Amino acid sequence: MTISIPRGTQDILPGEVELWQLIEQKARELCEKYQYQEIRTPIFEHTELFSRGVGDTTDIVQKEMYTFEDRGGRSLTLRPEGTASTVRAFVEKKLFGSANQPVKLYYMGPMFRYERPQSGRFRQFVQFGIEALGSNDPAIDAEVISLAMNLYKEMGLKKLKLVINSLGDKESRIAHREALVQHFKPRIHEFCSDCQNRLEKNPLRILDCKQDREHELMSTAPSILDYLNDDSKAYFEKVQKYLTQLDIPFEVDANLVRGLDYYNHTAFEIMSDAEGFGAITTLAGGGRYNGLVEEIGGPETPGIGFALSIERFIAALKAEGVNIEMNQGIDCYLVTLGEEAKDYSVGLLQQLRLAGISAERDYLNRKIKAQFKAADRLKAKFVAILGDEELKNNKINLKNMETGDQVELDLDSFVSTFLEMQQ
RNA sequence: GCGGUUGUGGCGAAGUGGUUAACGCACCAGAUUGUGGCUCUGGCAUUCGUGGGUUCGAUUCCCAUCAAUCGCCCCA
Repeated sequence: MTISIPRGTQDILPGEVELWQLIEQKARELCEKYQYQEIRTPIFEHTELFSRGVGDTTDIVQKEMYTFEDRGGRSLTLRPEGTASTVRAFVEKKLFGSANQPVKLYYMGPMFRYERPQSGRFRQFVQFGIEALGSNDPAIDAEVISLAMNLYKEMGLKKLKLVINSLGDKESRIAHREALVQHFKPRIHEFCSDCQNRLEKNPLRILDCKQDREHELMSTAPSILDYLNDDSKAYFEKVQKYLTQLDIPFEVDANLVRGLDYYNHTAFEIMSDAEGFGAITTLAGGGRYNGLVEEIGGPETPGIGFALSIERFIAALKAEGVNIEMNQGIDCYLVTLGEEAKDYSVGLLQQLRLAGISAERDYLNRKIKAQFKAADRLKAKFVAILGDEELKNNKINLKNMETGDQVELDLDSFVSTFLEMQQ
């Protein structure tokens, strides 16, 4: 038996990887414009970071972590998301004391969750995310959201839906939580077993339940928006005002609950409206996490960020049928005939490449016809033909593959002539 | 963790309880003696995910197992 790839992971092969590179490049360029700087943290961390940071009532921590013990008996976990690590580094490396505030960071790399793979869900997947630490200005909430939206738009996505909500501050959340428990408790036995568990642990999640969606208590449940205190309400209104100012359409969904415990105030998701997208339509998610930095052991520092998966990004591009032209083809394919010409081509190829020309030749001892076919497959713009005959006369033939025109050139000045022709 | 579907050459895909396992694409060779994209001819699976069972005989029937894929939960 041959060894196969582990479940939920994927090989990204040539032909596909170019799209990844393009998205990565766009993301980096956009971060440069928005002044977010890259941070690279380890792929694994102490397990405690995630159970404390992400929250141990979350599904991620309860059943999706890739946890293992190292030889020293330490419990380590492959990172399931990027915020906890970023905040850990922020605290440990004392970035809260950095001259530039707020601290604006981005990261890009693999994340791991032990789940059953299906469309849009992998065990190893790549997230791009940003974090802004140290500002409590609703304008930065809008900035974070706009960066995500602009990245999608720049790549050509149109069918996007931004959903936002406010989870309020601590005071608002406690009041709302209490109201929810009061609301559901008397009839909680009519709900699914998951919801019965949620009542004590995280009643907010009941609102998100797919099974009991139709239950009459759902529509009458107290909305977080009614429990926001004045500060929280004013903050949320400011965020909405800025989004409108930025021409970013959004929808307020009071039932939007994010899966991680650390969120408060602004929470948002960007979904795809494209037809033929899988059951999972969330492309990106994020929100504000005031309090997390303290939880990790740092000074009181507000924060907000988002994360998106490149896999889902690509799925959305495909679902929308966005056409991205890759594979430009090479500049010159060197066809050789005869032993001496073949030997000579080794140096000539080098000269072409060092002059900035993408060039290739045959390494399978193929006949001229097969060499031309190979050139065609590589979408070569030109084919240079060097036979022993040309070599003898110090000439080389150059054929334009699009027009079929062929000219004879001096071999000595071939590279510079080729460069001039490109002008 | 649970449920549906699928598993035949590099890819796509037909097929039958019984000799040599269609076809298409791709690839290779030749027609074309030093020139691609078109055409024609030929080549390319001791083997039907793996293991076991039924049978005189299984790729085809049964069981198990593994994998892929989609969905539930939940998320990126």
